[in-house]
Amino acid sequence: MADEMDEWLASLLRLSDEDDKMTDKQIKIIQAAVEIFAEKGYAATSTSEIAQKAGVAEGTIFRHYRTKKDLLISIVTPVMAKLVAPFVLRDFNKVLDSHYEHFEDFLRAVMRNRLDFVVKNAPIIKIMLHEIPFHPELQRQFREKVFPQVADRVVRIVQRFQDRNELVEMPPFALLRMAVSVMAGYILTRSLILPDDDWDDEAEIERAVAFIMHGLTPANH
Amino acid sequence: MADEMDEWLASLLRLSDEDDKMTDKQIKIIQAAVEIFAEKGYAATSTSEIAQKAGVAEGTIFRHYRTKKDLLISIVTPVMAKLVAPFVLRDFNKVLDSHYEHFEDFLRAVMRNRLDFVVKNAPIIKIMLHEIPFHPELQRQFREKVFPQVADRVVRIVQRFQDRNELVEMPPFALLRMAVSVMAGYILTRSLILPDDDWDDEAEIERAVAFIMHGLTPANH
Amino acid sequence: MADEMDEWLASLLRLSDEDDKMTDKQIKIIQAAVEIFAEKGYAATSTSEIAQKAGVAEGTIFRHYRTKKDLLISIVTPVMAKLVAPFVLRDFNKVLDSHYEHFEDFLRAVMRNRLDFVVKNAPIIKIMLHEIPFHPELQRQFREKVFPQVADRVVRIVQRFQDRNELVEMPPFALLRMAVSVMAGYILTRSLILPDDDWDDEAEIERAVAFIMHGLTPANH
Amino acid sequence: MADEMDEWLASLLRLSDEDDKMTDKQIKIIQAAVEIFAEKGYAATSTSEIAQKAGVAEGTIFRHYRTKKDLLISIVTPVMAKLVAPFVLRDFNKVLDSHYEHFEDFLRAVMRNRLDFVVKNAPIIKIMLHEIPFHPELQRQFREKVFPQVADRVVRIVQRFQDRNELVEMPPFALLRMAVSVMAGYILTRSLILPDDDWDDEAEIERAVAFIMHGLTPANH
DNA sequence: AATGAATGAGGCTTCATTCAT
DNA sequence: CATGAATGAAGCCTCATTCAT
Repeated sequence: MADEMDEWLASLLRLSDEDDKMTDKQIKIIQAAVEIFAEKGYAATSTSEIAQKAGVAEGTIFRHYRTKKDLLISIVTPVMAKLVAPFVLRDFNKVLDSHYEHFEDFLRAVMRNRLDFVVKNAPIIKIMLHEIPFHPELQRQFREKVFPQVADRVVRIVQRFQDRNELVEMPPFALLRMAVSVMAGYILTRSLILPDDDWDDEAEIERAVAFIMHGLTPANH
Repeated sequence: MADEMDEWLASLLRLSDEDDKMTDKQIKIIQAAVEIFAEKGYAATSTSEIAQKAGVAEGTIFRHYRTKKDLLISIVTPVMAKLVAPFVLRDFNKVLDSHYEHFEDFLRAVMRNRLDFVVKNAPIIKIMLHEIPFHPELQRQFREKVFPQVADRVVRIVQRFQDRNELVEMPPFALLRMAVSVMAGYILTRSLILPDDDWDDEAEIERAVAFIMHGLTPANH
Repeated sequence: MADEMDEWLASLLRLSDEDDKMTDKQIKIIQAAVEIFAEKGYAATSTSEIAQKAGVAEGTIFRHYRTKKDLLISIVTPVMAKLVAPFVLRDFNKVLDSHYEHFEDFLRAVMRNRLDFVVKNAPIIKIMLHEIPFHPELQRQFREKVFPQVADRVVRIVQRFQDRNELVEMPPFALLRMAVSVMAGYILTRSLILPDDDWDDEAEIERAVAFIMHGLTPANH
Repeated sequence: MADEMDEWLASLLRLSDEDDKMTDKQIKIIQAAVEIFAEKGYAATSTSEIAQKAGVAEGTIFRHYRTKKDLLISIVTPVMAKLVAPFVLRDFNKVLDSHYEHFEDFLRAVMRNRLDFVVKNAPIIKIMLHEIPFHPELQRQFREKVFPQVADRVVRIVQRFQDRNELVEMPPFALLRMAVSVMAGYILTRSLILPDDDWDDEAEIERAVAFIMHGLTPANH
């Protein structure tokens, strides 16, 4: 347990320096694996294919990652960490208090930030979404490390705005689910489903925020 | 092409009589495959495992489905057809006109109906979502048969309500994406992600519809 | 446990009909494996080599034996059973009483019989001797099934002859160890170590029995 | 050939100074290899495992021993040499003449001495017994260097005692085989097969010598 | 002398598919 | 129609050995 937590924290702290301490070949292995896992899925990807694309011998993969699944986890774990990163900054609440006067400012900031993150890590996000259901180890990471970290903090924010009567009364989780659905609906469509379409991110973000805040009923209705 | 289209139409027409013309063994094969594909993913499932769970010999699978991929497609294709079914009923527009005075009535009806459908076909929906990205054949079906059939029709409905000033002005696709995100967010959470939680479907549907129509801003704000 | 015992008994009962119920290919696999295991040792033998010598596809081996170790155990287990067979015949004691008036008659009979058996199964005996130290499963079989079955019975015989003052007083186990050493020394030399030398089995058996009974001191000394 | 012979002689001459001229790492490699070879067998042992247990890098093993088989031979060769050592002392015959009035004195001395040696070198003896059948190089060493050296000398001793009518007339080799079987039967049981049992070596040696000399027939029979 | 990353051949095993029964 | 033994390609992984540092 302690070890796992350490590793987890380590990967969090290593947020800035990507590919830290990785050998040249290791980086090429990861890059190749990400590319092919995203394209064909983990189970349908062979280690020999990864080796070939990475330009290394197949045995080299197993010097760095004990098993193929280890390789998968080494790819997904860091982006899970980065997924929660903005929410676990030490002075997250302070930042919030000072920065976001209204809930929609918060929404806008989060959506912008996470859209940027997903676009930059689209292939790994795709891998993560596809493989979490099939790998208990990844589920555990998500259930224990990602979800509570984010949910707890955001629920508190929602409640604060509900107390100020800026948001409707409703179980915070339901409220969040709907707001997140809207944002995720755009982020995933734009980065994973139809990445080749032309998108006006700023306009869409504004639209999403407005929709979340005011719904589809026209003002003069 | 003609053949495929025929098959597609056939599966559409076969909507009512499930498992029509299927031998007993064939049904057991499909049932076993659905169960294991959903649990472990298509690529990680072996035909021998399916045969074992279905209680048939390995060879029997290949008597009915030429390849393992054929089996997958035979599973996913009919639910794709049923996914669009309510939108391609011959007198869809008439039904709409007569039944739904307001957009939110339409939303409610669709959400109730599709939630019911997804809950009943959860494993196959899960398979579909996971495998579409990796199988061009399934992508084609979705892109050519499912999406346009539904989108065209629903866009027209949205436009009608926009003309009546019941819905805000906005590109119908964006409007739809957001509304669908909210509904899908609930439907998938409830049926695939956390199916074991207790859910009050009616309440959640009302909440979702209200959210879509009026957003999160309180009335007295 | 019950299963294992059943299997064990089954292999005992199957003593007469060798290769019972085995397919043609299965027999060829076993024959090839015995030959190569004996020649190069289990660990240094590859399954592809076995397949080649057996004239089957490598996959065929694994249809019949789940693992390479299973194959080894399937080879060694039956000869372990046959090793004890003469000692666990239902009316072993009766046979003894009626047949062998003197201990040396018993020795002669056993040595003749087991020499014959080892000569006929030399390669598997060699495999067994080499692999028992490295495979706990085989050790267990020997310790639980072979050794006690034989030792208990033979100790009783020794004691009977000691009671009649036909054998010196001495812990039966020590007495047995020495007598067995002499017999095994010949049997193994003759069948495994120098099988190509010319051996006069009858003369050597007589010599061994005389040695065991009277030692090396000349009568007139 | 010359080289090999030199090496052989060298290892013989090096009898007294164990691990002579070996670097610290070399000693640790040999120790680790002996331990693991004895435990799992040569073929089932990996060089990486040896390196790890020895606390050296994998490459270091190959700096000292060109191949894994070289390592095996470097381990087995010296104990083969020591196995014959007592029989090739320069004044072996003189020693014999002066020391052992009776054959049983000789037996006792040899058995005591070799038991001691085997107990002290049990793991290597085990390796030797297991690997000789699979490595022509080791067979050659045994057949050419060990066996004749010992056999020739001991046969002469036996003949001397036969001439004195202290031993029965019989081909010296057969006589030796039986005597050696009894001694080896104890030595191997005590040191390799059941080393954890309690053994009274002196009593067992006496018993073995008495058995060899007088057999199992009671004096008063 | 020592290291350990890199190699690629080869090991065991699984798998989708075929075919004689 | 159904079976299941047989196949051999391919998958994941290990290993002895090499070589630049």
